[in-house]
Parts: sequence; C-alpha cells; structure tokens
Amino acid sequence: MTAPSSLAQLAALLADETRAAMCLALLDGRAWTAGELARHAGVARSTATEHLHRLTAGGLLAEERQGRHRYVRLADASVATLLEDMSARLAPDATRPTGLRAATASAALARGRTCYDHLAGRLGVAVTDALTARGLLDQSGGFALTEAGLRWMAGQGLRLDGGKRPVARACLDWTERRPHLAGVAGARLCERFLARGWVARIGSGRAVRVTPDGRVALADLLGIDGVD
Amino acid sequence: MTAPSSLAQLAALLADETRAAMCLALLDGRAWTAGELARHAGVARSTATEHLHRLTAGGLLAEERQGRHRYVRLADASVATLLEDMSARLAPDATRPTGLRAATASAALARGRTCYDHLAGRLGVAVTDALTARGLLDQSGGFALTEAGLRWMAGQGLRLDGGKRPVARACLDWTERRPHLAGVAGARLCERFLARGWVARIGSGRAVRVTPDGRVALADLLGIDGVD
DNA sequence: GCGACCGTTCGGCCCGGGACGAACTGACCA
DNA sequence: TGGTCAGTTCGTCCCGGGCCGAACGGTCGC
Repeated sequence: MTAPSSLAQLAALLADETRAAMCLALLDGRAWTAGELARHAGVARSTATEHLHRLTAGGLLAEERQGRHRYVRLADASVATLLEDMSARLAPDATRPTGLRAATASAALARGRTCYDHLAGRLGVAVTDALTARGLLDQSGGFALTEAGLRWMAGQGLRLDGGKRPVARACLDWTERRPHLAGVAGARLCERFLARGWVARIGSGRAVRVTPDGRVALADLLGIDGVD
Repeated sequence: MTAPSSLAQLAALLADETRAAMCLALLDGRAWTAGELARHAGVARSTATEHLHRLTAGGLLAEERQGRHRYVRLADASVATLLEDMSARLAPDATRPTGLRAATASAALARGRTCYDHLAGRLGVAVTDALTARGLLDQSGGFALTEAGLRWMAGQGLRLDGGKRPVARACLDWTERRPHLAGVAGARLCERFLARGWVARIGSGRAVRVTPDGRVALADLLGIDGVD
C-alpha cells in the first residue's frame, strides 16, 4: 500500500519553486553544476546546496563529483517522465514570452528541442508522424512499435533493450499539444541524430536545430522534408 | 514553457500528508463525502474542508453537492494517472502490515482491486496476461491493442472513444510489480465486469472479489481459470 | 417548528522550512 | 605558497500554512 506520508514527501521535493526550477532545468538531460543551478534559480549558493542535498537524498537527482565541482543530473528516466507528466497538466498556462530575446528563444524551443533524452517540439512530432505514416509506429490502440518498426530499428543498428523502461511511450508536447515518441526507442533515435550531426544543440539550452546534413537524412530516411 | 512556480504549486497540493491521504483514498474512483475523508485522514472536519477547497481549486478534485453532503472525486483520469505514477516510484517501500485484520485486508487487495477505473492486483495482471496470450494485446513495443484486440473489444460491444485518453496504457501494480492494462480499454473492461456481476466490491474499499458467475465468464471469455 | 447532522468560516496557536551571510574546507593555478 | 574559486556548514530570521475549537448556516427527518 502506498503510504500517504511517502507520497507527500516525494511531492514536497517538487513543492518548492527553487527546487522545481532546478528540476525543470535538468530536464535537458545533462549534468549541471551546483553554482549554475543556483544562478539559474536565483538563490545563494548555500541555499542551492541545501536544495540539491534534499533532492539527491530523495532519489530524484544523482550526483557526480569532479574536482571542486559537483555535477548533478536527474537520477533516471523515470524522474524525467514524472516531471513531464506533471508539466503536461500545466500546459494550458502557456506563459506568453515578453521581449524579443524571450520570443526568439521560445520560437527555437518550439521548432525543436530535447525532452530529457528524446526529441520534442515540431521536430519531435514530425518524426513521430513520419514513423506512424510509414507503419513503423502504431498509435491506434496505444503507442507501440509495429513488427515492421522493430525490424526497422534493428536495421538501423539501434538496440531496444532498456531494462524495465517501456520501448515506446507517448510524451505530451507542451508547444504542439500533441504526443511524440518517448521511451527507449525515442532515446535511441535522439542519440543517433545527435551522434550523426543531423541535429545540433543551440547554445547551452534544450533547443536544437536540424543541420543541412540532417535535412537530407530526414528526407532520405523518413520522408520528412518540411522541417524549418 | 513550464513555469517552475506552477509545477511547485501542483506539487504543493500533494506535499501534505493529509491531502495525500485523501487523494490516495479517492484513487478507488468513487466519490467520498468531506466527513468520510476527514475521518479517513484523521483530522477535524474544518481542516478537511480547507484541504478539499485547495485540492478542488487546484483542479485535482471535482465536487458535487447533494443536499447537505459534499461529494468529491478525482477531477479526471489524468489525475489518477499522475497519482499512480508517483506511487510507482515509491512502491519499494512496501509497508508491512501488522496484525491480522490489516493482513487479511492487504491480502484481499493483493488478490484484486480497482485502481481508479480499471482492475489491478493479481486479477488485473491475470486479465492483462490473458489478453496478451490471446494476441489481443501487444506488449512487445509498448502497450497497445492489436488489430484483433480492437475487433474483440468491438465484438464485446465495448466502445473505445475516450477523447484524448490513451486507449491502452500500462499501469504498474504495487503488489505484483508488473504492469496491467489501464487506459480506456482497461476502464471499459472493468465497467463491464462490475456491471455483469463478474466481480463485486468487498465492503466499501477498493478490494474486489471474483463471483462464481465471474469465474465461469473469465474462463469462457479469456481462458482464465486459476483466479483465487 | 425543533433537534440532529454536515459542512463552513474565523481566530489563534505553533512548527517547519526556506532564505541569507559569514566562516570554513578543499581543489586548482600561479 | 599564497590567491581564487566551488561548495559546505551553521546561526539566525521570518513567513506560510496546517491544525483545532467554537460559532454559524443549510438540509434533512420527525
């Protein structure tokens, strides 16, 4: 039986604006230093230290120490899933960006970005749609790779054994309001795209752009050719 | 962009032990009165009132007033999903029941219960396994009804149009540690089983038992015959 | 109409926890 | 070996929010 106190403890970890900001920042799937997170959240370093301790003690974050730096990242994919699920409930509040810089940053995110370890934004949705159109992904009764889809992934040299993680899973996109592919399959695809240089990160954030090579590859591989 | 403050506000709703207890109680999918929840959570009625206000204002609960009673229930299936997902992270803490009454109650829950609007426990897992064995449900690349599965549901007169809700979805069972069928399909099956009297609720809780009629029907329909 | 009962509002109490700055440790660099 | 910088520990302040009991307002049943 789930104890109410455990649930409350877990929720309490995210019930603070500073900690929430830190977790959302870490949703980009990379490791941040304590100082970076402190600046990002707008609190003193000492305060950040305490928050990071609570989050790691609570099992949401994993830490790695390198010299005088303390790197933290989300503990595992299930934490990212939890954050996504909670964010999905909030999607309608779409805070309008003010100012030109915020607007272009937001436009870049809407075009394409990583969502922990898979692709999201219009790019993520386009890939998902293409997979479905080609009969590799089945959305009719859930979100699952078809027989053909499993063969296709294998043909690309992408392995799908990911322990207890679901192979294919829907993740709701807060810009597109449509589901895109997550789970092990989504993560492998994203890895591949980045490794081959088909998509590249913009600056240090979550936003990504499709490279010229990527345009060719996407058209070639999945018949996607309208990506902006 | 998801605002950290919104996420924190949502989490704060569940970050209180009393509110958490209320939400978990409501996971049985039924409507409770404010007084019942107050007693269940062990707080004064006035305190319960305040908590219920916060939960409804936050969109987690929906209320219906009947005479001098105030009935509340989870606002929608997505709230139940969120609670399940969070509980799944906590599963390992399996609090051992102490005392005979607690033990028999817990055994009944492990045998079969409702999980918001679908079946869980050994019963839920058995149904899920049977559907999979018969080629109606595909777990290989996610959780999805097969073509045959969609036809079978239609043949049973079960409609699957559920708005934006996924048709089939995995829900992790905290007693069995295995996924069972949730989503629209899971809900329709559970409805049907209850409506036909194949399973019946035990007392006022979430536990259910298979009736003699149910035993016959389950064997007949899905080849399940080991249910205890 | 009169109790009995459910829920609500309000005032007051108390505790937890989030914030900061100052002082300290330990790693890196000249 | 001293200076700098990242992170930590500790003392302190203060606010928000959870709890209760008492009083109040509807609704139901007799």
